[in-house]
Amino acid sequence: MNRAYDHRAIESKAREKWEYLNLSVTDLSDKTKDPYYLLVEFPYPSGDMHIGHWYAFAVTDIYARMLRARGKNVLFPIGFDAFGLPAENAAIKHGVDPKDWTYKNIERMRTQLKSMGASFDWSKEVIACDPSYYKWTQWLFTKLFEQGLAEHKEASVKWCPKDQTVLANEQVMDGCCERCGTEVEEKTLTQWFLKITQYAERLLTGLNTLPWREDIKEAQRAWIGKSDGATLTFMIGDLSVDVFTTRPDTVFGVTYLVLAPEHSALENLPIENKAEVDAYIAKTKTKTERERSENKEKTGTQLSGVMAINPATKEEIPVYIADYVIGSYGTGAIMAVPAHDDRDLQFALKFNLPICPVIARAELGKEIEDNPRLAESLRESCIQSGVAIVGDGILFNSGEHSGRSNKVAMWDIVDAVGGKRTTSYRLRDWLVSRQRYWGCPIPIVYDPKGEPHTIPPEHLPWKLPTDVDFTPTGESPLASSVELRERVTRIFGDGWTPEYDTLDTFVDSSWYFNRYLSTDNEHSFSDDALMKKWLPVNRYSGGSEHTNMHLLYARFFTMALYDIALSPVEEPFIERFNRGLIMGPDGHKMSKSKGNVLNPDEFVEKYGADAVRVYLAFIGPYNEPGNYPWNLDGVAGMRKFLERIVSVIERKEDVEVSEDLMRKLARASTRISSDGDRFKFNTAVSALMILLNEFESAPKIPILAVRDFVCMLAPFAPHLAEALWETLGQEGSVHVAEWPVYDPDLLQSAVSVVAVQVNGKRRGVIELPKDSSEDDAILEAKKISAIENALNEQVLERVIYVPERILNFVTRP
RNA sequence: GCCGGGAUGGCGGAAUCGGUAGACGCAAUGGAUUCAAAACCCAUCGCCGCAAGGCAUGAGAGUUCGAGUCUCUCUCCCGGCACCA
Repeated sequence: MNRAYDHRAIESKAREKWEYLNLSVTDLSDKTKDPYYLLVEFPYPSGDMHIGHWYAFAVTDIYARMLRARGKNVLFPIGFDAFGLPAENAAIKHGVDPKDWTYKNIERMRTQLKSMGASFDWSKEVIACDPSYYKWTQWLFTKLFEQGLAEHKEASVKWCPKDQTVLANEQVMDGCCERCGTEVEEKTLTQWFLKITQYAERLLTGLNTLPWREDIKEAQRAWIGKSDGATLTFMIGDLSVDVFTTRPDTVFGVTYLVLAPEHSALENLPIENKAEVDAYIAKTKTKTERERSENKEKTGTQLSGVMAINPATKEEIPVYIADYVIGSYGTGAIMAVPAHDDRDLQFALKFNLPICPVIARAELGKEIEDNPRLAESLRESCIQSGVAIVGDGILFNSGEHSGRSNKVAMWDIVDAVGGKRTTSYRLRDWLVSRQRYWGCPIPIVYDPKGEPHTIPPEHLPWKLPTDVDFTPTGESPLASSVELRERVTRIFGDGWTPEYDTLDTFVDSSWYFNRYLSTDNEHSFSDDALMKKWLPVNRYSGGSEHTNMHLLYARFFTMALYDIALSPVEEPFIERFNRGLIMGPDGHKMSKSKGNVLNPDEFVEKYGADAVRVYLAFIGPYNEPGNYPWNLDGVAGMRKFLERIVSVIERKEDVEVSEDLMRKLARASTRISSDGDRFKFNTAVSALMILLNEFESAPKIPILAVRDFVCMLAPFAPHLAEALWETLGQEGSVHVAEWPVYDPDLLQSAVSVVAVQVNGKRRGVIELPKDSSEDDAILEAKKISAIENALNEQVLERVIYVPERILNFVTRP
């Protein structure tokens, strides 16, 4: 390695200089420049930075630096999402205080983040577990409570037996805990929920206004899961049971009713039916096991003697309970149409229930009128194939609606049976209470009657007690705190009790980007005027794993705050970029068990932070969430690139910049800017490399040209660029120098290179003065023998000439 | 199963509007240098072919003077949802 490039000395010196010049502190009130809020997801302080952290922060930093050079007032803040399970687990395992563990890690991560040369504004640092921050998490929770958006209710919830806490729906992946991978259990518990479902429609329509990648928007749409349909009422004696259906047009084909085993109507049934329900529940395995089982064989039990009336046909139909009906979706009950729904058909075949088709394909024409035979043949085909008849057609066996298109008749049928239009969402309310210690205490106390009350603002922050036994028991650790109980009695009186659960850490991170604007504010969670100026966030860079968690929660929070005039915007983030994943050298995801985990520190030590930054920028497009294998030789290659730059700069001479070189600089400058705007740092680096190749082959290297080159290099390799800036005898820091811009005319080249084709196949290339006519081009092209020969043999039919691009001779033999 | 995104050399990738496919880098090969090696430097580097030339962007068709790019059919890979009525 080139000893002239001592990256250790260069990097520490540059960092000292930036610190001294106070370069990355943003004046939020500055009126002279355009504000640009560049946000990157704040990290959990796990203690060791891996390559993923580098990829997240170092590459986003390139853009922050580039925008500053281009004259923007860039807010590029950092903080720590510092509540969470690892701290508590460390406490249980090693007996350390979770707070000490967390703050020690934060200290370490600060050093590491600085070692990347990341230009974060540390003066605006936010730490989620600090009382000065969680005071406002609590205050916002009380605001949501006042709006009726926070609710203490009993519900069937997911429980992680390993972490000994409940989880939000979003935190269950394939039936397992998102954190630890343990299979989750289902429990009925009274928990705190934030009513995100009230915002389902707005979360959905809001997506249409956002310029996000389609895959991110689609994932959120699927998670919200909107279905338009109708609620129809079925009578069971005097008892009415509502069902939700997207196919009310098939109601004449309903042959039985199914309720979820936990359906509330079951409580009003005779004792012998309740026994049937209990027996069924006991027989079936726990719900999660059922959900995960490969074998999706349907189970169910008929409620003996219980009959419902089909509101369309007025016929009696049997009533079943079955767990293929989900209690928490729709109304928890369905009307079963085995002829037109695969799941109902499976169930009907198993329990030998009638199958009654009511829609036939329109092509069948007159045959549809002959319905006894048609019904029989369609029923037969369902039984044979096990596949229901889906899709649209003509109704039959549907009373006065027979003969009509099912789509057209659908809402008339709803009216006829006294139903109403309904929309259902797959999204469930966000379960935010956790039976864990290291989280934000829920700012709630219960009066002697057990009614919840918010803790008044003068008692916020509602401090996390320290006299707590962390050992997980399934009970909230805060329940062991004497201090907390005494505090509640002291402030609220005898018989009042604390809430012992803490908040999901996703609540902490749902609003942190507001806090960066006013970190020291003791009177407000943010600052009105600055929020108006800086929000929404211009660009948010993060990981795709947060698409249906953090990104959804933060949108919900912002909308809820907007509705009570606490946020000036409804959508928090304009642009969103999900970065890709850095894989191990073997192309697999890095994991300790595979032994393919790379420690970035080794590479930084050996090749320097700049080489690692440039490598990560160059590895692939940052705007596409692909998987990029870490190439061990790749970093060395980038080191070589930087060394070549050092050598070239040594050759600088005080000569004039030729027009040709000026054009090349101009082209590189526009290219790098526009690639940066699209987060395509790979091609931006390539533009720098092309420029370097140009310098290397030039007989003389003008000092002004390399000066501009160093400016363009600065966002990518900030430390080296700073050192070279000094070598060039420039004043101040390269990072306050303006981005080089050139006369736009330079982007037009004087000569154009035109490809010559015969029938679309390339036969040669000609160089023409710019603005040459078609005749000039043809004349020039005919000098190429291959063209001449081809044209002599064939009849010229037409000529296509696209100036500066292509000249195509179209011939006929 | 449904929805979304993809597929380009040995590898990562480039081609911004339908106009010279393979930029830039890695790896590889040959040379130069060296006592020797590493590093550095020069050259080659999609496939077939001595060459002329032909064939090439997952497969097949289509539109077009011209298709990696547009349309249709299919295959495979990645991601999301999944007993959501």
